[in-house]
Amino acid sequence: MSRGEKFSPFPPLDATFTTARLVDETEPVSTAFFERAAEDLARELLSCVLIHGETAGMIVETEAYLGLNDLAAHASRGKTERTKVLFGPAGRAYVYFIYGMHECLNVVADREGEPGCVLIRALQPLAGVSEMQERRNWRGPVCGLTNGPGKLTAALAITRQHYGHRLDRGELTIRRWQSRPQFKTAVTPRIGIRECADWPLRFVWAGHPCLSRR
DNA sequence: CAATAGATCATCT
DNA sequence: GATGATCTATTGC
Repeated sequence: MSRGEKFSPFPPLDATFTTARLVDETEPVSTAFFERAAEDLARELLSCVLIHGETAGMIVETEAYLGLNDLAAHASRGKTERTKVLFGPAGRAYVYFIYGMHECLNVVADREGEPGCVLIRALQPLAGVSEMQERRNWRGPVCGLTNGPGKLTAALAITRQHYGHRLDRGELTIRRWQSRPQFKTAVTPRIGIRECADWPLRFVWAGHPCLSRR
């Protein structure tokens, strides 16, 4: 294992799965799983597995965006063509394009009409590592494939064509381990925003090597 | 190591 | 017309 990548609580950083085996060791989440406040969903999504095709990763960093009173949230400006999915049912994908270059994946939270969501900021790669390496043209450490919101969407080939797709089943899916791994959650302010910059709404698997930069 | 510049375009003013 | 929930390469100490 290379420098800066010793971490083993679960799963080992060099563990590789097929997505078929991942599906075997995990279970689907219900729509009800997503129907809660964004802060709560952001915590619960840590350690869950995101699967797309033959590629997959474990969620280790998230941020909650609360909706109308949270000026950092896209939904705070109201319902538009871009943000309309946030006002719909929970458990859908909100994918948006930013900086002329990157796609970011959010999970819609809350009940219908309440536009909370959770930004997925980092994954630990679990399946399809070589495919991710090709997509990202990345030769460095495995964690570098998915340790950022724009990086993980590129690695898993998630784009705006997934806008509005349900995540409890289907081609792009979130599942959870049959027994949840033990870890500590750390809370910090969110990254890269101007408004509400000190609100403690970023949640990370404490000490995990695949977190985004700071 | 830290700071910064450049890429690049959908979205909203 | 300006901005942005980012990333990479490059510069400078």
